[in-house]
Amino acid sequence: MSGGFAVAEGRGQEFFLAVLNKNLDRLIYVCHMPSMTRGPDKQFDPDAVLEKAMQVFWAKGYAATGLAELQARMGIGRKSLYDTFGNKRQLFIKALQLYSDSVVGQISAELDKKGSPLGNVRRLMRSLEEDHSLPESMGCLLGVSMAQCPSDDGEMAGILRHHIQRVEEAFYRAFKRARDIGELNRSTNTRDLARLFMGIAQGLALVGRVQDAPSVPRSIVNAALATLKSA
Amino acid sequence: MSGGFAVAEGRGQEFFLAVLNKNLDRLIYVCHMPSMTRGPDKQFDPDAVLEKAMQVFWAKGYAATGLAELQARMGIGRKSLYDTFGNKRQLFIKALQLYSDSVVGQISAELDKKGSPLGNVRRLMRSLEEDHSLPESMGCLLGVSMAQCPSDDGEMAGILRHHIQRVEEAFYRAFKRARDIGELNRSTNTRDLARLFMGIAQGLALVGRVQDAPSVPRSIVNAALATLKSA
DNA sequence: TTTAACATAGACCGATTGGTCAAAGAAAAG
DNA sequence: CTTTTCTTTGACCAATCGGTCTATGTTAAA
Repeated sequence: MSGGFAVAEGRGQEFFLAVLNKNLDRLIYVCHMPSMTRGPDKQFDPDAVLEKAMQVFWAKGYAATGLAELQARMGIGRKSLYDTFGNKRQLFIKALQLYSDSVVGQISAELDKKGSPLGNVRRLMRSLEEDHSLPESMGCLLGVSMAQCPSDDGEMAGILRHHIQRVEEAFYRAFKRARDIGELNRSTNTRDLARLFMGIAQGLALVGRVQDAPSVPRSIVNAALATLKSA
Repeated sequence: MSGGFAVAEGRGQEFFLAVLNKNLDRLIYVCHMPSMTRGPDKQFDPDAVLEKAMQVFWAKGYAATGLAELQARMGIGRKSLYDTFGNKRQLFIKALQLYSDSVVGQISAELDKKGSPLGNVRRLMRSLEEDHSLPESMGCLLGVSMAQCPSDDGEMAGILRHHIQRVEEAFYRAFKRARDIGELNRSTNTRDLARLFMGIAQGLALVGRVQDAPSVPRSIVNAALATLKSA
């Protein structure tokens, strides 16, 4: 026996059986294997189930969340979980991306609205204030994860950095437009300002996770918006 | 047998043997028991060892830190650890308090210096910027813990809230003084401003934990300090 | 109806978790 | 010396961890 083989799999699809040499660098034979039958469909919606997983990670953090709890809240068996999402880490990363896309989408939608860009910023910040004033506020999943990301995990850190950057960019577009139309001073450094507001939003979410009274989030947003009046 | 008893223990001290009635609400007899001998002292410094534990929790978070790693980094046996600190949770809480006292002490010392209060704020913020621009920055242990605190843990949430409040108060004293001596506008809401800067500091620490380039912390502090020029 | 391809539920795995305990050693008073 | 008190070491515990796998069920093409 001097060969190996590899298959390209797929759900309900045809696939190939490939025979390789023993160094795995030469294709010796390829056999097309059309799939004749198929099994039943999944009994759950992967997106809906991922959303549930996201909430558990959000509330408890990555390390403190066990497979048993994930299974229970997602309402699926363990085999299904691993077949669909790979493993706990990959499930977490998919949850991070789901959350990031959703949050960045909402923030961008608000900030990119027509009309006064500073008005959009004010509306967004008041909305964030409201969210993080609720007693059940859990902060921001990405922020929570930044706090837990092991320093040697480059992939995860990359996702978190990317999220930060997208939020910064959304603020930047708004502030740039505000400067262009005269809502901000010509001398304002819009890049710095965008990063500041991104940082404030993260701090707000973090504080809101612990704070019970709404006065602190309220103050933070008050003061943050006050700085725009004279910028 | 109609009585119970209780002893008040102490290291190398005399103690008392108290005989109580069966409802434990009446003292029947008290016997003074002077201690005659004593054993060896601890072979480690509890404070130094607690500092080590704090660093592990800081780097990895509460849930992801195991007893084995704590033991290794603290350099003591498991029994010693439990005898000295109670259990993992209590060890963590003691580490939180150690960290909080240290950080609040440093911040207050800087902000309460004589001279220009806004100058103190600028110096502090630049110093925070420098800290959180280092590639090995781990953010703020209290911030990291806010992100991991289970929502049902009231005691831990209380410690975190108290920390936030102490930082806010340090900023408040500085801004109040700044307003009194005319460095800030009379119309400035110093309470809001103090809370904003507390929030910015937390956000800065969080972002610094993930960010590798120093440009983002730099921008955040630039913009934060710029707001003071016209407040 | 047969059969291959899927999904499901849950038993099972070694490793690790936080936590306890017994045995041995060290220090100091008598 | 002996005795008592205290520390230390490391074995040990049940429970849980993330992950795998087998047995069973279900679907739809042949």
